[in-house]
Amino acid sequence: MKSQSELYERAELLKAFAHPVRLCIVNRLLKTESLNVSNMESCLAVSQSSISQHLLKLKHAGVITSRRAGNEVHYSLKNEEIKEFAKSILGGLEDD
Amino acid sequence: MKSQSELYERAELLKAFAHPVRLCIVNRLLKTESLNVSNMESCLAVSQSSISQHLLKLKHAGVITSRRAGNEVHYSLKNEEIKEFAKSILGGLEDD
DNA sequence: TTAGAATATTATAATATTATAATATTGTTA
DNA sequence: TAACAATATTATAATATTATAATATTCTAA
Repeated sequence: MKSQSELYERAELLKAFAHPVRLCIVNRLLKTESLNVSNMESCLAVSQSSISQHLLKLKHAGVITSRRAGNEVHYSLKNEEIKEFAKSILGGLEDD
Repeated sequence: MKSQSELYERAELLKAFAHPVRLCIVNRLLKTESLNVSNMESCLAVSQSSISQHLLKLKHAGVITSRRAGNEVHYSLKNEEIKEFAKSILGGLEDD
């Protein structure tokens, strides 16, 4: 981790995580493997539209993938690497 | 990591890291223990004013501390916990 | 005590992010 | 196929972030 483009890329990835609703979504996906949009609407009490838009951001950042299952769309963390990264971001760090 | 306020706090912390210039600063502080502002101006070619403002954000987020040494101000990562967190954020995660 | 170096602050314009509301799409089932 | 459920898209207004330029502060040294 050093070059200019690496720093830009990593910053983009971090921006995807740097929002309470998206953190909430990621946190749930860490625990449940796969969720549909309705399941996430209770994340900090957010509208369906808002969830969709946050999911799109996570998808663009390469954090999640989706697959349609009939009426619903199931989202999950993209791969093991992302899961580990998500864990390290959500865990650790007590209050000073 | 779960409650609403925890998610908000963690998101705030992540926002502090989610910028290429601030990542560059943090990356250097991981390697050098302490730096003054002039030392950081080469971080992605940024002006002195801009560096100062980014440093302020990192300070407000509890990422860095500063101490004056005569003419200069030396910045460093706040504590061991932050250092570990910074490492996990800057390391790992190859390109899929 | 004044000049100069290092850093901070302020104002501002440009851009990005966010939440909301309205509407559209996709798939299922009666 | 019409109604409905689940999700996505679009537009928009409010807010936040960013870079830049100008100015101010703080400290040192002559």
